[in-house]
Amino acid sequence: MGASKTEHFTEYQNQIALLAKAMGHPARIAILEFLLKSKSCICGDIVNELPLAQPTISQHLKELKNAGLIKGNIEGNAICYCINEEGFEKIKTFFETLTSKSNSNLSSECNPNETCC
Amino acid sequence: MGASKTEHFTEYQNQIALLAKAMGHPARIAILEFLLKSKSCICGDIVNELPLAQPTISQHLKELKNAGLIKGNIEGNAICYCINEEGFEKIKTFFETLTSKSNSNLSSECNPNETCC
DNA sequence: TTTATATATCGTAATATTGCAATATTAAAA
DNA sequence: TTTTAATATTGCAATATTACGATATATAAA
Repeated sequence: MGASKTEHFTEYQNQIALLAKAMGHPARIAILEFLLKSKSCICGDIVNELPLAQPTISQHLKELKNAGLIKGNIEGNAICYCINEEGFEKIKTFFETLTSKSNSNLSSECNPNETCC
Repeated sequence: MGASKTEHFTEYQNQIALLAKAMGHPARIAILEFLLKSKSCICGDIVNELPLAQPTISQHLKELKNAGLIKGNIEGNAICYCINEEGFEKIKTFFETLTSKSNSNLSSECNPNETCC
């Protein structure tokens, strides 16, 4: 098939999966790191920072934008890219919720007769 | 091509991307939520919790296991699955690092003449 | 031993992703 | 207006992902 059965899952599950998927490529992680490191909008030349061809980077930027992880504005001849705090907040909150749930001692609740996980 | 150029990126970037990719599907988010909600190992019947066929779920579980997000042990007739705290810690730390970097006021550092992002 | 139950693997079809060359678009500079 | 520079879009080939039926495997129960 190849297409995810999104209709069977909650809005929330699909939303988080979409954000995670957008981060599921090293080039896109590199882009995010670069934008965060610079602590400002980057108007131009993300292309020179990455070992990929210009159309490929353009595509990755588009995906990050669609997922809501970055923003891009036209600035004359160049495009200004920066982090979209809103998208980051969403996925950050998800992780905080997840990890707060996972802090209990799991193994103590398993069958004590067996070596469980 | 279809294959990511992982050799051009850092270990760290590839690691995070791999974890994020594993979370990039609603079914896998649902599985993680289920394991976290139950606060213990689930020995059997994750299949009944999800609207997908058994082989499909088996495949998703395998991916989560490979990424280091869950653990699985054979318990007689069933398999015990639970959260792998280590993998979660890794991606959680990444987000904490990222978000701590992104808390500065980005727009103030942009060109004040333009509406930048 | 036979049967039932739970999970994994294989094979395969449908679809998505990745990467890039070629080309288009758009605005600044000359 | 023509040229230059930056980014986007298109088209396409290679590969990956998703989903599931059929089947294999392995343990428990009868």
